[in-house]
Amino acid sequence: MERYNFKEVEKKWQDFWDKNKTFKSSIDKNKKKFYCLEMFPYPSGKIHMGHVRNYTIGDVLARFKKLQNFNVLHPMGWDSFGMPAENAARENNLDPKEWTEKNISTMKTQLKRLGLSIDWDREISTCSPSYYKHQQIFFLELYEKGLVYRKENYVNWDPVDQTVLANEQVIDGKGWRSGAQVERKKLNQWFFNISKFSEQLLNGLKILSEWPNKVKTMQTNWIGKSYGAEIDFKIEGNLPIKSIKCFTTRPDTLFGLSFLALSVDHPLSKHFENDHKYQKFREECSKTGTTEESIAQAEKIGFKTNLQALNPMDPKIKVPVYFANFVLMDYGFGAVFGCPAHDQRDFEFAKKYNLNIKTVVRPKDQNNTFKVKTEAFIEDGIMINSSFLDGLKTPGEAIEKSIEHLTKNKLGKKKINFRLKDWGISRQRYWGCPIPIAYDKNGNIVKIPKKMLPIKLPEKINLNTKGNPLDHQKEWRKIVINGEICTLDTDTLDTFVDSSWYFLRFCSPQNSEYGYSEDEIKYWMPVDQYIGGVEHAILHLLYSRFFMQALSFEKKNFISTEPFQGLFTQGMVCHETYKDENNKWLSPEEVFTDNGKDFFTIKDKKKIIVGPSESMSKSRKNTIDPEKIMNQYGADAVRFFILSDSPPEKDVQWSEQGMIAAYKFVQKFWLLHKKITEEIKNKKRKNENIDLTIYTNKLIQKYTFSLEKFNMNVLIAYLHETYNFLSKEIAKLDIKNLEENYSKILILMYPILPHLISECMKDVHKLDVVSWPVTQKEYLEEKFVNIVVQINGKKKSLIKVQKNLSEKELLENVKKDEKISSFLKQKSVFKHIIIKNKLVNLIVK
RNA sequence: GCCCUCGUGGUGAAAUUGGUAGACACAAAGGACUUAAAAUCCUUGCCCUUUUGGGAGUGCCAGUUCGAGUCUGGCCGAGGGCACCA
Repeated sequence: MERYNFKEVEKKWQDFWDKNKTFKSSIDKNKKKFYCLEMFPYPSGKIHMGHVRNYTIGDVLARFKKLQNFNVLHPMGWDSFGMPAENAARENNLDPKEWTEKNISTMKTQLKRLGLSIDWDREISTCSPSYYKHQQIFFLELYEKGLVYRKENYVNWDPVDQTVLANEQVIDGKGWRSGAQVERKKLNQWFFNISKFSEQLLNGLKILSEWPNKVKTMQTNWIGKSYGAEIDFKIEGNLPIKSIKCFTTRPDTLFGLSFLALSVDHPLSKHFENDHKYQKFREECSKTGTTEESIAQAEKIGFKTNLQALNPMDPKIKVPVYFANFVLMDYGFGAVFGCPAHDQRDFEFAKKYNLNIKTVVRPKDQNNTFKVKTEAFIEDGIMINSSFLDGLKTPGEAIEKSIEHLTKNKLGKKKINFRLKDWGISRQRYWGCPIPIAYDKNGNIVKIPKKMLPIKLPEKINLNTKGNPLDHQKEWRKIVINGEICTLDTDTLDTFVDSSWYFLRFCSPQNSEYGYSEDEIKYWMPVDQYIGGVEHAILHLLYSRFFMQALSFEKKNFISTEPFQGLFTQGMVCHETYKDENNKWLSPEEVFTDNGKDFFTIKDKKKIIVGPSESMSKSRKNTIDPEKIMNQYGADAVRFFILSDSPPEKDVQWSEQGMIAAYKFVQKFWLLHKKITEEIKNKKRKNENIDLTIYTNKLIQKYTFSLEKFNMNVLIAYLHETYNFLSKEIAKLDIKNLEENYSKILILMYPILPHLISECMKDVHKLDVVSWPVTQKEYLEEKFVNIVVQINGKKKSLIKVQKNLSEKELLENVKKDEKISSFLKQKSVFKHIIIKNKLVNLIVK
């Protein structure tokens, strides 16, 4: 029989979809829309298995929704600004633009080869001026709204490469490229005022019922809302300072105050800059603070000033003021009050500097003589030694009462503090969106007029310079604005800005006037289902949510300010790792095995070490090239396999065996299909096969249910099961109702195996409109049902009886059952539980 | 340290949400076909029993329930996130 030629068939249908623009989408108000979006890729060169998984999941959903008669928007684009292009260009003396465009073209071909139902007319690329023009307009709009500002901030500075490094580019305190010790440097940077929306970003999470809780929790923690008080501490000493503001979540413990601690970046530190000892202390502080581990293990150290702070609860009590290494300037007011008895960190500090430790909270089961000795008591308790707070429960009552007191006496007030910091968006890099700002000869900020946008990146420039290559583009930097010669800003925007609004651009990618069109946005937004890796749980997703807030600030542009109604985070694709005797990584292509246990190098048959399965990465060499696999087994088989082994939200283990099994399924299904179509051609068919109709209806029900729940691995199991069922049933010839049921089954399979099924459907389908099948209730259940018979809750037997029997009839049937009757000898049933058409539980003694 | 998630056969996993645990697949062992191999198909899978059967069993210990993989509490283990956050 004819073998299924996937190469020919897949090419044929891909060309067909292309030519007919099958997946082109436009507004149709008579239909419900469905915006299905997968995180767009960075064009690094070739697609990897992670892309295959991500885009297959999305494609199955998009095709399913289309069959359900939704108007589906399923676009694709390129997150094409970023450092890899610049680095690759620098190393190989190429142009980043050419490098990027070549990669895009390769990867686009590969994605088409996977058979994705993408509307390619909406393709966008963030490095194209027609995209970043609008980003520059947004930047200026946000600037006008006061949501963008410039300030001096500390950055990681690589003194060799003369550039700012992101936190993740600093490894063990050294620059990842140069290996130089990274310095802290103050630089003028642009910021988005994301913290202005802390409350909205936090509240927005509450309505996102279709987001994983994990992601919502991570964002909640990241935003970090805490309730407390700001307190003014009066200061005495030889400096012209009257008070210091502190933020605290525990104003109830004020009576336990024993010191004040300030950040070394606190404005007050300017009074100590000439103090030799202070300089030394500050140096000491800056030594720690690069790696996480050193921070955690760093000893709490302080520098005692000659200032004294008065306890607002009792001004007669005066405590010393320190600078301390554990206080951060960018949280709260860069100043904390220390209550050693009820904060472990304060406790350690007090022990080291011999400060007073006054207990003000006791455990509920202790009396008022309780004293903190070896560690701070931080649990809930009862207030003691605290004047008017004594006897109150804390936290709770005591915090409320203390804030009330502070407010009444104008010593402080209630304060809500957020951990979320403003988003620094300046990058000293070439391959990014230029910031549409210039400076006049006095250094004043000048906005670039909208007419002059986009400010395009200069092309084919020398990248082998120290620092930002744009700094060296003297001619490019010159710009005349309103007759005045100005100089362009040379920073480019963080590439996270590019991806913070691309989902809006997809709605109207050709609008040259503005980043999006309102009528299109109103129809398509929000994204109904967003699919991508969990690694973007915070940054990208939070920034996108911020962008929606910022764009609609004072303007109310959007029906919902939440961009992504549904979010799905898929797991990674993993593979075993291999190392040779020299501890060098080996790729799967360099090794072989005869028994699945012992692995050897192909080259010289040397035994190798098999490591744990880890996510595919070039550095571990455990990658499998999708293109190679597609050439070998076809796109449908790859799609089938990548969904088959694990639920999509979990990591999946790549297995050659599993891939082969998927390939075999495609092949054997084609053979079965040929048998079935032969049978369909037979006009004499006269036997109604009720089992087939029942099976099909049950399948439609559970298959749709699992698909909507994203349990795509289960769909694959159902397809195997269906194959097994059909190949048995087809042996019973002359099936009258074959065509009707088989065509429904084919539609179910189509989202996963679009090429194969398109080819099959042309042999079978006579319907004009192909749409997702619905169940016929009358066939959902058989006339007979299997009843589980339990004795004392344990399954003892299974009986087949007519559906909807009365309890009495059912019990009669149960007693007739041999197994059960033998159990019931010498025993008496004193109770029975009956679940209709399902179960009988006999309680016996 | 704090927060979150997850523990089911040799492996990846199902279980329609409290009602037949292990669907489906991979791997293994045995068998059929074949001169042989490949391919394909069938059987097996913990313990006791020759079989018919019976028993235990979803990380561990309790609890709720007629009935728990599923709910509650505690413990153990694995993974992930955050981390001097006042």
